[in-house]
Amino acid sequence: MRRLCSAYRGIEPGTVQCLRVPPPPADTLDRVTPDELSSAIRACLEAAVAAGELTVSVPDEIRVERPRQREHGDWSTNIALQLAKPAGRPPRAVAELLSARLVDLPGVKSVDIAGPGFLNIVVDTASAAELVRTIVGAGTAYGQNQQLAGTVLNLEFVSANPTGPLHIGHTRWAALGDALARVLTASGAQVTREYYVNDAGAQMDRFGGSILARLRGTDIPEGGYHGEYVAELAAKVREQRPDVDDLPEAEALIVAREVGYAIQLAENRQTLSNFGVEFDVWFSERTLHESGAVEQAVARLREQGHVDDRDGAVWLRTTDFGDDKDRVLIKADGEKTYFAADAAYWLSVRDRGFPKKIYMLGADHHGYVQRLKAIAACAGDDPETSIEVLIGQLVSVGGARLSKRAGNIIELKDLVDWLGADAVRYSLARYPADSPLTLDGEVLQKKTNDNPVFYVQYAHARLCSLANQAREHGVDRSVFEPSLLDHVTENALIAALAQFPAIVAQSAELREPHRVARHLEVVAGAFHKWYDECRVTPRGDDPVEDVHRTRLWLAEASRQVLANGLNLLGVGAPERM
RNA sequence: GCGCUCGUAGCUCAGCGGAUAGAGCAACAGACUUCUAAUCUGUCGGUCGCAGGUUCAAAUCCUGCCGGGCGCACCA
Repeated sequence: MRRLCSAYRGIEPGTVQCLRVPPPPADTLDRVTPDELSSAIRACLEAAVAAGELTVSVPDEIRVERPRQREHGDWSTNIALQLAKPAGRPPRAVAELLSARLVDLPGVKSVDIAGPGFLNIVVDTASAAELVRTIVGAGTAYGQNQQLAGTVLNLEFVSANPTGPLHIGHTRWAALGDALARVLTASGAQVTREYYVNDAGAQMDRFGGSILARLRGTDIPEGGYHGEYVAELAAKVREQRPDVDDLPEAEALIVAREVGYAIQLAENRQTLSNFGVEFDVWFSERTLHESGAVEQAVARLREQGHVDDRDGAVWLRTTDFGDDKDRVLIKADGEKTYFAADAAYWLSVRDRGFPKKIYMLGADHHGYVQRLKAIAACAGDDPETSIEVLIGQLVSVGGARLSKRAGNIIELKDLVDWLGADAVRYSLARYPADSPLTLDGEVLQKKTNDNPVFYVQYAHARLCSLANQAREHGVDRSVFEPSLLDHVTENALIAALAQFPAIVAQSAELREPHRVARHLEVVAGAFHKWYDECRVTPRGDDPVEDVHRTRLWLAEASRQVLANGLNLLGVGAPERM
């Protein structure tokens, strides 16, 4: 398919590690986190079922949440409400069964049944705080999980045409897609970031024609590109090929197209790289045509019985698999369509060993979803499992839509120059892809604190500074006494840190990296409040005590979580600001 | 016309089956001799587009309507 003005995004080098410490068995809890409570509740449920006290199938997921109201305990679950009906018991009765077992767990201080049947759990301070040591020990690995272990997938994003610069529309996918790749990787998936380059077909000729027109001072051809960048490309083409002016029209056109293409692609690649986005594979559409892969694909699909010859054209019967209408593979004039290349591309993805491909497309391409799935179905693959299409709303700026052919586009390059890659990446990665997003060009240029990236980065920088201060004043981590972390702000901060791995796993599963950003804001907020209330370095000449040493552990754990989270978003974690 | 998608505070947006709907910005009032005030505390601000339905429980799921965006080529 051809991507005109939508954008995708890319992935980034920075790698995220994947490794995870398995939670201890429920009966040997030495620290208590929501993940572990979830497992423990499952064990309690299974025990209740085994004891014949309850007859239900234990659900796959038992959600343990941090309640909004502090009075509702450290963690709560609505599992009793959910199981009431299938178990044929009143919710409070189910809750009581669970409650009786949960209170006996080490680290659990109390369990209350509230309202219609919520279980509100209060955790022993030291058991909750024990997590801090775990985080510091895990370092950059904290947050990694094996939720998607064994998953191999090909993630395609950005894939902007090489006929012009990357603009703000592509930027959203670049930021989100790369973050998604990192989050997936952190959850154990094996991800290949791929960029499909539409470098074949009439659009490329129009591109070449537009450059040539600039070179010769003639009118831009119908359907050509008018942006000022075309003139700049023309100048660069002339620089590389001074002979272009003397060549006959047909040859000059090819030179303009090919040299312009090379320049533009290299530039876009550099722009993405500067944005922190690196692709593993740059897949050229041309290679599909040149290698005969397109013909082979048509033949292969024909063998599988899904190709018809009608009206002089060759059709793929995509309507067999939910598409609105059949699609032409080879036109009556013998020309292969983009759709044919798309089909060949899918087969290439399969042949290269990917059982699954995720496409990130702009809303202007949602019409492609059915036919992409139909291709897979025609090829004998199960579209439900092998193809996943994430549709994102287009970003608009000041109400104006962006078109590559109109002049006034905001380029990714310029955005980064104004705000820095971190601010741009973060401000795009903190919204779900399907959220309609309106960026105000005025605000964007202002570099105000509107942007929460500063809030999160500042928390990290503040923690680094705090650690330096602590060291200078003789506070070290020679002692860790978790029961001393008993301030309300410490309870809240530790809870936020404890949720991080589950947030990462959830972001990966739902393909919603923005959840990481939102949670980092929670962590940063909890930290700033803690900072305001609890000191790591003693005031004045006050002696250094174990509480200070222990708090330094919490500071390091907090810093680690912020750094790990920012890394998942491809955003820097500055040591000072 | 058909299809997809979105509609939450003045603005930009979270939340997407649970307990009094949240944040930032904006507005107003406070907190810096002490680890970075890019911070913190408080106040103000909402018929979660409208109407039905499912449920013990709906902003969240279903249906219809209204409104915005996008898509419906032997184009790329």
